[in-house]
Amino acid sequence: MTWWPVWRSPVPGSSTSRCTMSGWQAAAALLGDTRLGAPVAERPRRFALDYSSPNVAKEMHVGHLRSSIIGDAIGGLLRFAGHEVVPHNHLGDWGTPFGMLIEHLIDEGWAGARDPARHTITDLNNFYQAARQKFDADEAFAGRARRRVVLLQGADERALGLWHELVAESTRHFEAVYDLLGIELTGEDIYGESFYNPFLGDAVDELEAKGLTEVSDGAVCVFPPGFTNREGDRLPLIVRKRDGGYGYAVTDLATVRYWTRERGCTDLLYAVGAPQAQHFAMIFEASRHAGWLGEDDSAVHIGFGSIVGADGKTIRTRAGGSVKLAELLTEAIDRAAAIVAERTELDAAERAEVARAVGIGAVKYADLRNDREKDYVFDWDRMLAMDGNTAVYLQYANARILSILRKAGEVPGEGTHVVLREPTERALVLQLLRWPAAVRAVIEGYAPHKLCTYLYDTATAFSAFYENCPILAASTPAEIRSSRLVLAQVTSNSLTLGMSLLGIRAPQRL
RNA sequence: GCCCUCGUAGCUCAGUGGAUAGAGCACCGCCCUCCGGAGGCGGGUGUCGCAGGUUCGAAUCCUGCCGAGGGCGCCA
Repeated sequence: MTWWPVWRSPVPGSSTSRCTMSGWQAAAALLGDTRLGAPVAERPRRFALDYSSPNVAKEMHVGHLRSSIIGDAIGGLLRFAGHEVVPHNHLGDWGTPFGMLIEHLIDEGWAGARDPARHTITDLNNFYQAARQKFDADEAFAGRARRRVVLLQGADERALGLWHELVAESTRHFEAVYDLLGIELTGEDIYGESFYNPFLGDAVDELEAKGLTEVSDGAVCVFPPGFTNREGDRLPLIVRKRDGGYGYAVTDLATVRYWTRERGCTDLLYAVGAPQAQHFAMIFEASRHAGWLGEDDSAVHIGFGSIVGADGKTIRTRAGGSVKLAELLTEAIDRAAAIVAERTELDAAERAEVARAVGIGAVKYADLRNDREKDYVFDWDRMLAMDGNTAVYLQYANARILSILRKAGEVPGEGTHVVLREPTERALVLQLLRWPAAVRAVIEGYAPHKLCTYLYDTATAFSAFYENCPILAASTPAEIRSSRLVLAQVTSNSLTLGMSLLGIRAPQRL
C-alpha cells in the first residue's frame, strides 16, 4: 500500500510531488477496491437509529419525508463505515390521540362494525381530523378521550381491539410508501410508542428510586438542570400525568433506557425535526443522571429544518392541507418520466424503472444536498434539472461514463499502468483520492450534504478531464486509452457507491 | 419576556478562524464538426443582516441590536 500516505495527506496540494510519483499506483489500486480507500472503523459501535416515525391512523405526509430520507442515508453511511446500525421506527401508535380516535369511533357507532373495507387509511385520515376538532372544541369529549387512553394503557380489551385494526391498516400503508421511496425500513423495525409501554412503570420507579423525581401540581416530574421557562422556573419532563397516564417524555426516556441497557447500543441517534431540540436535550440530560447513558455512550439529536415553498412557508396543498407523501412521490416519478423520455436510448419498459430512480433520486438528493439544520426550498424544476448539483446530473454523468466503457469493448484491468500527464487527469485522481476524507467528514458531522458536494465535485472533475482527454479517439495511443478507461471506471464506481450510500440508485443507462 | 436555529451574489446554496469569500441557476458575448453537450472561455457580480469586541488575521469566535422561523408543564 505505497499510496496510503498520499490520500492521507491532510492538505490537498501539499503533496503534489509525491502524488506525481505514486499517482498511477494510487489510481490503479482504487480500481480493485470496493471501498475506494475508505477504512473500516477500528472500533465499531452499535447505533440505535430512530427515524421516519409516522403516526398510526394518518397518512404519511411531507412532514415525514426528511426524517425518512436523512435517517436512511445516515444508516447506510454508518454501516459502510463498519458500524452496526439498528434502525427503529418510533411509530406514533399510542397516547392521547388514540383515546380520542377510539372515543370518536364509539360515538359514531362504528365500534364493533367489523367491515375491513370501511377502515381504509383515507377514511381514517378524515376521521382523525374530525376527532381532533371535537377534542379541541368539546371539553367533555376531551375528558372522555383522556380516560379512554388510560383504559387502553390498562389493556382494556375493547379498546385494544380497535387499536389493532388501526395499527394493521396503517402499517400496510407505511410499507407501501417505504417501497415507493426506496428506504430500508420494514415491519421488523417497528418499535412504536406502544412497544415501550411495559417499560414505563419500571422507568418511573427507577427515576423515583434515584431521587430524580418531584411531584408538581399532582404530576410526577423530572427537572433536568439548566432548563427554564418564561418565568425562570425550571422546566419539567412530565413522566406521570395528574390523571395517572404517562407523559410522552417518559416514553423517550424509556427508549434511551431500552436501547442502551437491553440492546447494548453505544450511540443513540434521533432523526427528528429541529423544533424538538430542547426536548431531546432534556431527555439526554435526564438520562445521564439516571445512568442510562454512560461515559462512553452518545446520544445525538439529528435535527433538520422544514421543507418550504417558494414563499418561504411550509409547503401545503392549495386547500391548505398537508401534502400526502404517496402523491408527492408519484408526481416526482411522473415528472422524471417526462424528462427521461426527452433524451433516452431505452424502450418504454426500461424507462418506467429509470423514471423511478430519477424521480425518487431527485427528491432525496434535493433534501440531502443542503445542510440539514436549515429549511430548504422545494422546487420541482430545480431538483430535476439536468444541469447543476442534482441527482439527475450525477446519474446522467454516470450513465455516460458507463456508455464509454461499454463502447470501449475492454475492461480496465487492475494492473493497468495509469498515466497522469494532463492537469485534468491529475485533478481527477486527486479528487478520487479524497473519498476517504469526504466520507469521514460526512459521518463525523452526520452531514450527508458534504457527500453530495463531494460527488458533484467528482462529476465536475470528470467533466473537465473528459473535455480535455479523449478516451476512445483513434488518435489516443493504446496505453493512454487504457489508462483513461481506468479513471473512467473508478469515477463511475465512486459516483455509484456515493449515490447508493445516500439511498439513490444509479441506472446503467438513462 | 426568556431560550434555540437561521441571515453569504438577483435566485438556490457551499464555505465555521488563514491568502483577491466559492459553486450552480439566471443574464450577455465568443468558441467547440462533441466518446449520448454532464460542454469550454470571458464578462460582474458581494456593506458575508447591522454595530462593537477578541486576534497577527473573523463570513467563521464573543457581546448587543435588527429581521425570519421555532420552542417554552400535563399534545407527540
